[in-house]
Amino acid sequence: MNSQALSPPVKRIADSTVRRLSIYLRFLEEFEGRGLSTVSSEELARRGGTTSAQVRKDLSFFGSFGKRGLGYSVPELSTSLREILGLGRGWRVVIIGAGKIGAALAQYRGFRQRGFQIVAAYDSNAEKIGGTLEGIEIRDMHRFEADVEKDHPEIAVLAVPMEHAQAVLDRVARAGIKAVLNFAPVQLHAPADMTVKTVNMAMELEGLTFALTNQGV
Amino acid sequence: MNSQALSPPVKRIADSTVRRLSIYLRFLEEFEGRGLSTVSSEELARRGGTTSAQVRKDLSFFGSFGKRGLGYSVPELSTSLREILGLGRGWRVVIIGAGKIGAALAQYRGFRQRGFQIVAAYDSNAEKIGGTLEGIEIRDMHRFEADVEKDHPEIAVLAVPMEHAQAVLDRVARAGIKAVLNFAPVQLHAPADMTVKTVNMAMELEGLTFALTNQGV
DNA sequence: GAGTGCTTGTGAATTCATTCACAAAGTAGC
DNA sequence: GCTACTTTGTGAATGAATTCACAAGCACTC
Ligand SMILES: NC(=O)c1ccc[n+]([C@@H]2O[C@H](COP(=O)([O-])OP(=O)(O)OC[C@H]3O[C@@H](n4cnc5c(N)ncnc54)[C@H](O)[C@@H]3O)[C@@H](O)[C@H]2O)c1
Ligand SMILES: NC(=O)c1ccc[n+]([C@@H]2O[C@H](COP(=O)([O-])OP(=O)(O)OC[C@H]3O[C@@H](n4cnc5c(N)ncnc54)[C@H](O)[C@@H]3O)[C@@H](O)[C@H]2O)c1
Repeated sequence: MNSQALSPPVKRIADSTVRRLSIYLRFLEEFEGRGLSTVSSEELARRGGTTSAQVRKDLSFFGSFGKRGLGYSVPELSTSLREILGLGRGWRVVIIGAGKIGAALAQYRGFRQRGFQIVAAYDSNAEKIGGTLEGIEIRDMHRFEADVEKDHPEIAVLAVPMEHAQAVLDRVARAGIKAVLNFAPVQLHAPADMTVKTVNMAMELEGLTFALTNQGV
Repeated sequence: MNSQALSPPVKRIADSTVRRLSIYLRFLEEFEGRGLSTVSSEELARRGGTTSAQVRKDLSFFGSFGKRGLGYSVPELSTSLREILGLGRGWRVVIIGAGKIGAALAQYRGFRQRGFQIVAAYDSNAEKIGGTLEGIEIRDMHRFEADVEKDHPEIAVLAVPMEHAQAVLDRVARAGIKAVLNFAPVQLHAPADMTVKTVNMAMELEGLTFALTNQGV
């Protein structure tokens, strides 16, 4: 098989696989920084807390990237993973809800580093509109639909109070944005052609307290 | 079977099950607020984006909570789920890293509401030490081990730069804390008796860009 | 108190994900 | 060019999670 041409993913790829690809990419970038030229599936697995067979299987869904007896070329695999994950290009992001979480995200360097450009923030509170969030303009939520037509953001970050999250999601969907990162601790219902990922800290915390009460000493 | 006595979980409970229990609890609390007295597995499933069989299976790991022909008593099931998830009591939490994310978390009402009490924040930056984060004292990281001996926090939230995350985790582990919520975008290696949950926003975003590039139009 | 309708609880069947295990393909040394 | 050694890529085997499907239980009516 050819390591250049990315096979189009033939069957649906599991979420767990995609998350692991992200993890591998992070290590590869670290290795790249240290000037290492090759890495084995064994080494990637050790760092990522999985098995070498898992690493090879994950990659095999997209093609053949390694050299038997040698491992994977660090720069080549990095490039391939970035391409697979859609990081080979820039993405325009809007933040909706210029509160505490919105502010933390606006200044987060990790986003810009990976090609996510925050084009605007939106809020419905008159006191916030017109101000800036770490240099990003806070716009009136009334302008949202009109702005989307102009700016064509691909991703919306939802950082509004949970009571408003579903209503805002509906607006985002109608405006034609197909990807949402949601911070409100609610299950959102979205059209089938939209992808919504929810970061639910309360849920993670409850995972911890469950472990503490059930597996704990 | 008896709906009062919680069966101790006989076999290891899947993470996915615990996350869904959190979701169900959230709806139950909403129903409780609206004064509804019973709910069916079908209704819970519809709201939570799963199937009724899944809801019943999830609950069955812990006992028998429903009445055939009728459904589940909202207040009883809420109480049981809170107990299962370890929310029947308070938890002491420390935040390590009084930066942007630490500040957003410190003021987050969702924590207190669920019985998580933030007892202190820690930082290594002399300019921050002695100040407060939303009313919570920012202490010198040097005091950390001594304070843990006194305060016995059960949960640590890690909000330090990624370069320091593993070193701080090691300190947390040595101090005897067994549960960590990590916000640094790195895979952490922890002792087996410790539970670490990582909230990795970059990874979620990459899940979105993967979907946009591969499932997209 | 028998009949009807609804909903749970749970084995069995199925689907999905991970791990095993090994042939194939490469490197390196001589 | 042959041998020894390493590591990939992938079918087959195993294991885990979800869905199916239905007997059993309860409420309500007549
Ligand atoms: N702060 C945290 O650490 C934290 C943690 C986890 C989850 N969350 C969730 O993130 C969300 C935001 O939290 P926060 O702490 O930043 O709250 P916040 O109150 O600081 O910010 C919310 C912002 O949204 C704006 N807003 C309200 N309704 C709006 C609408 N319809 N359209 C546009 N903007 C609107 C408000 O004016 C406000 O500026 C909440 O759902 C919260 O549960 C926060
Ligand atoms: N800001 C975001 O929206 C965001 C999003 C996702 C992930 N993160 C991650 O969260 C972490 C914190 O991000 P932030 O934006 O709050 O950064 P920040 O720079 O605002 O805060 C980090 C804080 O940690 C302190 N610190 C550094 N080393 C320490 C140590 N050894 N012990 C104790 N304290 C120490 C610093 O003094 C600083 O106050 C980072 O790992 C970041 O990648 C942040």
